[in-house]
Amino acid sequence: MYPPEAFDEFIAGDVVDVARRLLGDRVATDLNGESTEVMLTEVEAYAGERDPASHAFRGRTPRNVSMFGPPGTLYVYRSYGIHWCMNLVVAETGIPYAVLLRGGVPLTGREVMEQRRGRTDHLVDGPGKLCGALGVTGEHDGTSVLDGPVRLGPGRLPEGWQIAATPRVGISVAKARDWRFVAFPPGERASLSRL
DNA sequence: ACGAGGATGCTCT
DNA sequence: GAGCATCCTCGTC
Repeated sequence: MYPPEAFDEFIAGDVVDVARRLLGDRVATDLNGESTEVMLTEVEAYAGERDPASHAFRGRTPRNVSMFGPPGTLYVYRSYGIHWCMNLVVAETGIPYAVLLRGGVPLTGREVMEQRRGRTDHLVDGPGKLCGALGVTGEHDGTSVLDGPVRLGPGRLPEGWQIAATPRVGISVAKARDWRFVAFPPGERASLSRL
């Protein structure tokens, strides 16, 4: 887990750069005595009030208040009435810059993830799936990854892994910005469905 | 591998 | 009341 001062240093700079640097970092949960951890491999940057695709583009609303909290705060929202999606706030208090955590690879607690997801494949390759596997729900909205049940730790991508930048997924505005970042292992071509 | 369609509930206009 | 920062299943090829 990041110590607060190390996290402040980590998030210095533009939200887009911070998003890219999050690849390889670890997200871990401890819920009901069950531990899970993933390495992040897919993220998207959302630049708050200067980004038409951000939930905070039109300012503070009841839903997005946690995006205006201190860096390290989680913004968890319901997607399509069914799934949960989580964002990490990466700017100073009052600046709703956030990174949508979209996917990763399981590191520990795979069996727990399989049980939560009700299947043994495609456990964490999507924002709703990631929250499902890690057990993240609306209860965690507003909690901090620096001291909460959902934590963030530093990490590195394995040797040889590459990063692709692409447009963000599922949005209807600001489609031209390559603010989605995907990490993939050597030899594996980033397939069209991932791009 | 890929595409279509349905489920589902909350948020904001 | 429209529109989602999605996922799954089932149909094709």
